[in-house]
Amino acid sequence: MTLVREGPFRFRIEPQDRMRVPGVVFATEELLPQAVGDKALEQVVNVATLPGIVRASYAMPDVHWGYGFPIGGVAATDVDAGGVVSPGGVGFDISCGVRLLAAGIDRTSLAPRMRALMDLLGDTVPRGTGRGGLWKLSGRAQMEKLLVEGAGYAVECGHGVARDLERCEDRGALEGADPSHVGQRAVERGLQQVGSLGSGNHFLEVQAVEQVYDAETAAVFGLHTGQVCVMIHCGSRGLGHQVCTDHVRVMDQSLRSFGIQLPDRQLACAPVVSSPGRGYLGAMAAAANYGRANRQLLAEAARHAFAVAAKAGLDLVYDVSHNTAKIETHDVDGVPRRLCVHRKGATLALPPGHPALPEGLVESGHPVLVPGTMGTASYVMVGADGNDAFWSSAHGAGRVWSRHEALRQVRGEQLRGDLESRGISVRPSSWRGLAEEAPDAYKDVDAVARATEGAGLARMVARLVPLGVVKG
DNA sequence: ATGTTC
Repeated sequence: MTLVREGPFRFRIEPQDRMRVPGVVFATEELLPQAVGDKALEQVVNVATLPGIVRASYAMPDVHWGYGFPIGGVAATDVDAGGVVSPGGVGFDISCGVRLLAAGIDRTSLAPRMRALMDLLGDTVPRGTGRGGLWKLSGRAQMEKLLVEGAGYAVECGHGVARDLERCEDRGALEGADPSHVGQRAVERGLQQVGSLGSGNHFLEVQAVEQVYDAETAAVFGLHTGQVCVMIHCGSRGLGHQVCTDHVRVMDQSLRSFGIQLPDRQLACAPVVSSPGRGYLGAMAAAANYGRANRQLLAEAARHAFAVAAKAGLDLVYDVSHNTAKIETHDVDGVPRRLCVHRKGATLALPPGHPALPEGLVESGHPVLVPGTMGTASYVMVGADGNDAFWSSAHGAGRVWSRHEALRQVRGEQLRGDLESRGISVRPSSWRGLAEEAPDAYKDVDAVARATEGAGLARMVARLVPLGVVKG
């Protein structure tokens, strides 16, 4: 494979063999070797062979190896020209995403109450594998309402305020959700988990705005230097995982009937307009809405803890999903086309003035939330003009060590001590889980943010630093 | 990511 530099933050993989489009990798010299080292670029090449793919197979600066598609990968297929949809292009954690809330308190005022706040959050935020959530649903009928209405159903049931929905991507519900394609096992796994973090890289952090790069946009987002924030990173738990598992199986079995040949079976897919394609997209949207309701419930738990322990409110800045496939219209070679845009570990990043932006954010552009790791910064960015990756951006730091390697290198108890000595409170779910998510297991999020801005994918608005971590 | 192997 040959990488050709196209610009200071952009590399190109020329089409070869069965690639239908080039690969485009957004990276710096410092990030690129890590991407090459972990097989992610082979996956960029594999994705470029998918039926109906247009423009390029893209890799964001935080790209790393994933199931079939790389995490940090973006691929769009032409719906009306045989384009496919692939569950591997969304990932197992459908609608995994980030929600940021701005507190009505600054870090200096919170400091004396921080211990009590973290204790309360640690006691009230459900987390870890399995276990229960904050909101027990009564059965399939209630679940179906949640799967169609997403965060809106949570608000309707008293878990939040109407304004929250104005600050959610898609107003909290992805269109086209079809619960009839969500199997009973997925529903059963989901009934007890609404309002829970899960495990892995999921977290709820108390953060502070350390630096503002763009005061005007920060003000539109409701952020200022010194302000306390809450960042929530989680997804669709067992329900989304089961939806992915079920539909990968269906598509794997239908590949032959569509005459699709793949370089990797994990790219299992079907035409968007086919029965398995439509079934998956309906189920995927439903699972996406579960993920959005999940974050809505966790935000309510954070609001309760802040009201009690910090005497402060929390306003939603934004809620974004970074694991989705969405039907969008984009110009391809000057012609508007309906595309199925897979964003797997990639965030929607609409530029200022885009007609799909929610009211109040039309002039600023779409908020891009880039969480780091528990010991490092997170970034608030905003969509920029000139983004040819279907208005997509990075979604986080990106792993460099496998979980196994992290466990070899790091002890959870030691890590907690290190973080506490740096003034970062930690409320872990398990020592093992903590060690697997050690900051050293990830790329440098500052470098990822610089590359994201340098590549023209999004602009920096603010840098947030962690004060306390509730770890999944 | 995941009732971390139906």
